[in-house]
Amino acid sequence: MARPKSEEKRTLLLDAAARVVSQRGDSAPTALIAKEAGVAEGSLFTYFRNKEELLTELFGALIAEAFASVPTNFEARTTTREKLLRLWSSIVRWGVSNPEKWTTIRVLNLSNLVDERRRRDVQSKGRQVLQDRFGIPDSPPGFHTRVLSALVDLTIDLTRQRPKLAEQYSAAGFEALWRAMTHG
Amino acid sequence: MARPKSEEKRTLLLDAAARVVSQRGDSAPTALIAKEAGVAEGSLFTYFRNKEELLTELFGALIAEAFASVPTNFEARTTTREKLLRLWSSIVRWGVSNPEKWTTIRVLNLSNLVDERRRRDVQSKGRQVLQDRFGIPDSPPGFHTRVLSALVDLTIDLTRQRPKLAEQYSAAGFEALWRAMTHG
Amino acid sequence: MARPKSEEKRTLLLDAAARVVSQRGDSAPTALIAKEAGVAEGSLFTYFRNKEELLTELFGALIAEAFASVPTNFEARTTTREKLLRLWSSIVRWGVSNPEKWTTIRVLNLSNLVDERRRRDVQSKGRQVLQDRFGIPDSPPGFHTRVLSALVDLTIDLTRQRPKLAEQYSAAGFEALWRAMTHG
Amino acid sequence: MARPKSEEKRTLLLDAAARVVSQRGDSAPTALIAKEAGVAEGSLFTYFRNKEELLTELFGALIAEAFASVPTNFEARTTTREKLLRLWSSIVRWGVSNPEKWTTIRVLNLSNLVDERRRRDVQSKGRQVLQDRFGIPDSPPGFHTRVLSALVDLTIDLTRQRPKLAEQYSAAGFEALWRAMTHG
DNA sequence: AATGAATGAGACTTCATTCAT
DNA sequence: TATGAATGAAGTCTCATTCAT
Repeated sequence: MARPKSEEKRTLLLDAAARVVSQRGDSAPTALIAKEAGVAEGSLFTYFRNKEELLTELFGALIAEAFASVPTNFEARTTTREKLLRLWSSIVRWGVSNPEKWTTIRVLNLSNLVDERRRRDVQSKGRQVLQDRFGIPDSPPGFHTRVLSALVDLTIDLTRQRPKLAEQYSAAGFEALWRAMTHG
Repeated sequence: MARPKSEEKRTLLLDAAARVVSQRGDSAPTALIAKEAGVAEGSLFTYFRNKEELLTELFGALIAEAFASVPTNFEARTTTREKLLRLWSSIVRWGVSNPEKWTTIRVLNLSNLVDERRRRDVQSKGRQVLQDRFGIPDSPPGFHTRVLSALVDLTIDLTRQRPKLAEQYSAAGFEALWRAMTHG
Repeated sequence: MARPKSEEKRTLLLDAAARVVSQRGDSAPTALIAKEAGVAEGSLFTYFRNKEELLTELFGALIAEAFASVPTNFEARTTTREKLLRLWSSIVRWGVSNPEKWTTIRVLNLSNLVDERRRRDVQSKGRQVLQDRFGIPDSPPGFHTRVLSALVDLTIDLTRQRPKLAEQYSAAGFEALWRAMTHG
Repeated sequence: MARPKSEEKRTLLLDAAARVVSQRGDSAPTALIAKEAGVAEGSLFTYFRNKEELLTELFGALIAEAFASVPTNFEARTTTREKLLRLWSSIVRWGVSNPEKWTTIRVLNLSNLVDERRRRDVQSKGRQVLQDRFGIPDSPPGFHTRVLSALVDLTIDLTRQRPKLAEQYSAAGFEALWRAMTHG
């Protein structure tokens, strides 16, 4: 992990990448990303071996950021529903206030340029959190994480299309989530 | 009157595009698509003005195909749940048995190369069907269609990862859908 | 000279070519020319072996047309100046009233797609006419024809830029021609 | 600061372009130009945004070069005719000794790929010089510049066809010019 | 003879990556 | 380490010409 000097420049590049990818997709030119970051074209490649690595790192970083403010410690007798609601609100709020980053996550989630392993890691980590911290059993496998991320996704997207209905979308989304998770 | 522009070749091209895009994303080379269709590079452009038109048409065609076998006429006293289940099964079945096409739909749904209007048309048509044929009110706007397509998507995806759990995924998915749509 | 059937279609094609080339240069697509002529793409090649032949023929035809109405028989004691003036007026008038055709002549005059021999033929024929009918000696060789065509060209061009000054340009042009031809 | 964008390479490209365009017209492939300049295909586009810019710059550069050695300062009592003769000789000499460049000027003068504004700029600058430095009034507008360039053009062209008559052509050309400019 | 679909060479341009400075 | 010019493979699209109908 012998990182090159400026951690700041790395961050600048990731930020720029998020912005540019949200608008031009995963075919956004590295040159443009570098420029947007105020960094030389070639420098990008001292921070990331190649475009794939850049996008893979970006994917990880964005997911991490989206989940950074999710509360994970709760008072003993917080109900599951309450916990889930806090999780839900936290992510939706992040997505709505970081539209470009959210779009980029969506794009990278389907991109061939993001390392498949990394994508799997993220998912399996998500499952674990859901199970350990929120008490949602992973059954059938992967289902609940996927439902969560799908509902979050569509809620954010719809909210961006009609910001005035934010509350309604969020409520409907959460209700759907809650019911999906407590079925049977 | 010379050779008529064969409808068959158009279909060949569209099929090839679906296959190639599922693996290489929307940056799949037109040359490869043409080759895969057994057609000269240039011929592609006698059927589609440019790549954008090709992908836009492909998107429309795939959506149409996915919904082609959805039942829309029901006996008078079929319950809403029963109707929805038939809808659900039909689409999920299609997606599972046409994995490449399904993947392509997902890709095109985010692609900058698909005409935005077409995408909107498809969505609004979906809403109408849900409302008129299945009695699902469009409230909050767009929500139910999106939930449907999100759940279908994830169900198909998970099923492909673990085909043996197909039944469980489909059941869980449908249950989630049903609950989401009948909340409140 | 076993010409294909419709002499009319051939003319249609030449006319269309003149129009199209005036706007798109010698790289104008044959398909566009055909379309403009109301003829099928492929039919063009039953009238002209290839694009080169089409443009070469077009060049010849336009030159012929430009000179078609030039008076060549004069009363016995018409002065040389008078004769020249009639020549001059005739061509300039044609050029001004056939702007597209004139532009096309200019383009083809420099085009690699016009057979060099044809171009030479045209010039040498011009020289002969000047010498035989107008009594202008060809000395130094080629000079007078070239001066004539250059002055006609620029007169027409300037006139098209400022139609109101037509008279002045024509007068100045002819005066220059006359003096150039009677020097020494 | 990495390699500076070498002025030399730019010149190499321009020179190569002049050569190639003189032979293949404005449809000369950029790839060929690059190759001829000893540069990679892509490099051309670090010096010129696209082919249009390349050809427009080339046009400007060639005109500048053609006029570079034209004398503009004269002793007080140099006659107008003497001044004009020096102008004439200078340009004709340049054209005869740079045949490819001259041809290229002719081609670009009609090319759709040269920015129209640039072409106008060149012309209007020409008029000004003629008026200010050589005392030739611009009346009727544009006429004298056009006569000059037309006569230069044909003189060079004829000289190239029969180099032995260089003197005669130049003399005849200049005489025509002089008379055209001092008429009436 | 007429049509226009089919072909594939080739045009312009972009871009990830390398490397001289 | 930083820079950005250099590279050439690869991409989309055009077009003269052929040929099945």
